[in-house]
Amino acid sequence: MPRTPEAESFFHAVYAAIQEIPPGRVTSYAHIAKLIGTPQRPRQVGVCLKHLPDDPAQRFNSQTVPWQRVISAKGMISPRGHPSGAANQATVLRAEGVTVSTGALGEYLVDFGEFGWFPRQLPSDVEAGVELSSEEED
DNA sequence: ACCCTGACCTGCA
DNA sequence: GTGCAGGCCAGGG
Repeated sequence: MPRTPEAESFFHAVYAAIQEIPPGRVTSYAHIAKLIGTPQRPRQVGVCLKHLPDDPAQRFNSQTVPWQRVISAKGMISPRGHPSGAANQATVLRAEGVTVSTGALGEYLVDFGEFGWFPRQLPSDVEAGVELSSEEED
């Protein structure tokens, strides 16, 4: 539970953005951060997910926010110090059609090329000179 | 291609 | 009031 109004609105924005990720797709912490206009704090996105309540009475909870669709920019499911958590996340993702492969060390990996959700070209990407791939253009 | 590092900002002890 | 640690990322060896 956020204690300051700023933190509260930040949490709200993060959860709302995550709710826009379509089923069967995944994106990164950094992308969520960019979407809500704070590209310099992907770590805080992780903090929000860590504090996502299970209580159904809360507006945002683990039932209404698809927390499983947020992974690291490397395409890896964050162990977050608790390996079984990643395993659980992999199971939930597979249940909605995402192919999750396992690395040699038991890491869980998702191919962004196939399941990544990057809906629009962000201002920061334009500034950095990033171009849309030809197959993404309408 | 890999590992290591600095930076980022908050939450918690 | 301070310090440390964290569900990360991008860049440099």
